[in-house]
Amino acid sequence: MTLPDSGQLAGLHQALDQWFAETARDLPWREPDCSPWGILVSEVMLQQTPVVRVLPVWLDWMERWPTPAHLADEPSGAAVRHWGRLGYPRRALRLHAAAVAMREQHDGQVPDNYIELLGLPGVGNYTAAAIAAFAFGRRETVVDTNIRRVHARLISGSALPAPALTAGEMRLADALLPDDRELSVRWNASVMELGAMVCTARSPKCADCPVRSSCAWLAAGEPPPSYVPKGQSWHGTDRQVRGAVMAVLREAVTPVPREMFEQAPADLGFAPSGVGIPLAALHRLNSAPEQLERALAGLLVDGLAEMHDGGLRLPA
DNA sequence: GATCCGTGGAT
DNA sequence: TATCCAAGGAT
Repeated sequence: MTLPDSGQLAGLHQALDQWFAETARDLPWREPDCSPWGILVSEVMLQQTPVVRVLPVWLDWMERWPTPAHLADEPSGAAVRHWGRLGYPRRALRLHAAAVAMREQHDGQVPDNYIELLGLPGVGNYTAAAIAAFAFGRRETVVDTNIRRVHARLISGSALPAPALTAGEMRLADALLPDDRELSVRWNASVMELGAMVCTARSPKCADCPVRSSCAWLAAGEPPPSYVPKGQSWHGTDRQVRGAVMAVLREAVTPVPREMFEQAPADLGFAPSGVGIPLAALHRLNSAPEQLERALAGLLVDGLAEMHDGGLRLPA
């Protein structure tokens, strides 16, 4: 790996800055009038979730809960319900907890610095830096999966970053970050955008890349990854069962009796209100009783569900 | 540091 | 059809 000298680095900064100005997507959380709260919500929703799926839910949330206090005034189950099918519903729970924390400890405002942001539920290393940079214009070392991949190819000459974030990657990101505060904010956004739109994990569009002439990976002849990413299993897992149960709870207007999860409604002699389809999907999984038990217990422990009147419901 | 935690579009 | 993988965080 060869670090660019200061002149080369300035060239990279300039090239990506221009590329971003010309081609970046118009996303509502990038609008100048978007509130810090809107940016915070977008960052949490975007964790492990593509932009196209986030957009409609984010718009709904902003209309429904325009400030942290609006969300904090609701039961946490409302956040989970309106999270819809974004996935990882714990994020909704933590977003609600973060809203409560902001109301109780930050005068209802989104904290404007990395340290305090990091103290919010569901806000980790990446998200704290991203909010500090994009909502408050701070110079932060933002490192997400896109930025890691761009750095790996452009500077390190490897096809993919290491399986887990390393200290070396953070040092590299520090070294590449423009000294100028405003430029550093745009640099973070543009490297991320490049990774999302051009320097993608599979079949990168190198012909469209504004810095392809500087790319160490291209110069090395596009060597293949040095390891095989291990896939996320899904079928037959507890996660799949949890997901199916959550789909039922999101649709339910009243608590869903326990037996309903184990037995078809028809066999119980009555139909549930509005949960027919997700309930059928759950039953189609035909999971073992102990697996269903684990899933339900896990959801209760995590606070994604609660018992009420002998049934299960989202926290009210 | 390894695991767990959802979902669905793309390939 | 099966696998990949997306603006990670918490434990």
